[in-house]
Amino acid sequence: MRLVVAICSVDYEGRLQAHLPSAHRLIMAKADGCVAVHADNRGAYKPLMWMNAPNRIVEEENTWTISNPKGEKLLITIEEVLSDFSFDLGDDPGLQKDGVEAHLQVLLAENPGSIEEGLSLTRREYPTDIGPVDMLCRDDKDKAVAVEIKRRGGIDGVEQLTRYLDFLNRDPKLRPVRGIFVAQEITPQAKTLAKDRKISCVEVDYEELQGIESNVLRLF
Amino acid sequence: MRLVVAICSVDYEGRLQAHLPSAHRLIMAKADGCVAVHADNRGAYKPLMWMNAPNRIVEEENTWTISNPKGEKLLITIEEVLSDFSFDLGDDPGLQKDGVEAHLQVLLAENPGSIEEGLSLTRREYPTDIGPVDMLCRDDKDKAVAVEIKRRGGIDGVEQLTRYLDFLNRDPKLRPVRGIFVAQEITPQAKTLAKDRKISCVEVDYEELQGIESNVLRLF
DNA sequence: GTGTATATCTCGGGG
DNA sequence: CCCCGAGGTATACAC
Repeated sequence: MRLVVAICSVDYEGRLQAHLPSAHRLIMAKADGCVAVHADNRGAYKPLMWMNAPNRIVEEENTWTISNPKGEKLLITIEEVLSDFSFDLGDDPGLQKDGVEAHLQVLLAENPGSIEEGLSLTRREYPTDIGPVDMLCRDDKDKAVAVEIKRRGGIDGVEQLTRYLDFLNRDPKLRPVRGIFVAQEITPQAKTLAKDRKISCVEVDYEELQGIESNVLRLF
Repeated sequence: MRLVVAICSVDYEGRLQAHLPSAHRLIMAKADGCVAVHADNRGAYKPLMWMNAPNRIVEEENTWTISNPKGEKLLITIEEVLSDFSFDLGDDPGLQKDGVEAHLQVLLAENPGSIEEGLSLTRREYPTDIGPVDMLCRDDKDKAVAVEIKRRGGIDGVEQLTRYLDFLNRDPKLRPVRGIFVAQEITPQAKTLAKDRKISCVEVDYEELQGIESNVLRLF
């Protein structure tokens, strides 16, 4: 990795056009070919401009020209270099995550009753022509129920479930299928849309589910 | 901004839980309080872990504890510091963009006729129960027309417009409302879906629109 | 490669 | 402050 602190102006031309007037900035060039220009005053990690790998980097006297196969181009014009520093970080082992949608799915699949009293799982990732629905279940009256799970439930999730229901309801062996939209939080607009489509909404607590899970395990 | 190259392990607990085993990494602490941990081998600008401002940063002998008001926490455990370097970038003037959806909207709002002969604007960002539609217009027969604008038109844009039309068509003062899907490019699938929903598709040329605009300005 | 769904999405605007 | 939509979204995964 190479870190250059410099007074520079930057121009990007590609999916849009953007320009950065001259100022003090940090240029980060990673070993993988990714280049990013950072300022100090955004409250976030995102750089002002960047070019992700793969890139071709041409460094001249006081300009860097970074281009990629898609025809995007980043031009850094350097007025003054204040610091230029390189080092080798080696390979990173990468990170382990817990608490993403996949985990929520596992917990709910093992405790379908926490979504609705009497619900039982038929199959996870039940396939339809347009993709798999997260869970297909039967309710206490043995009617089919499609469940879509999100960490945060928004309008797009309701659309997704609607599409699945469309297709599932064409299957005579399943029909009629109703939908339940499950998430840790659901936005008001998503609730409005779901109600309009006769889809129920259920908000679940991830930590509570983990608790149920560990209680179940403790019994064995 | 402060840049620390160190052998460290990192733990994040917040919206999810994540862990990074010990390795060489770059820690970037911005003046605004944003902290990011970067590796060298991702092909993108995104850090392995981060905490965006506002943060409280507590630095001890060999641990950094970063926490925010939402209860998220980042713990950096440092085994060895290889470099520690601070500097002041000052305030960044920020960047100028051109070619995003907002500009396309402005240009089209000022030239609704370029979407369809005889179209006139009623209101931009016309509100519905599930969000605002980009433009509400009247056509040459004084019928209501909802226009959704995208830079690149995909299936989701058609879905969005469909939702708006659903709700707009419940308003007796507007009904019947038809839809026009406008974008610089529209994917074949989106065109197919739009056709199925009786929504027209219009592809517009951004540069040409800018030309029309500057011609209009030149008349005054 | 294209299309689809996720993301600690990030970021900006409007109520 | 939250809610919502756009993004140079990026990224992983299925077909």
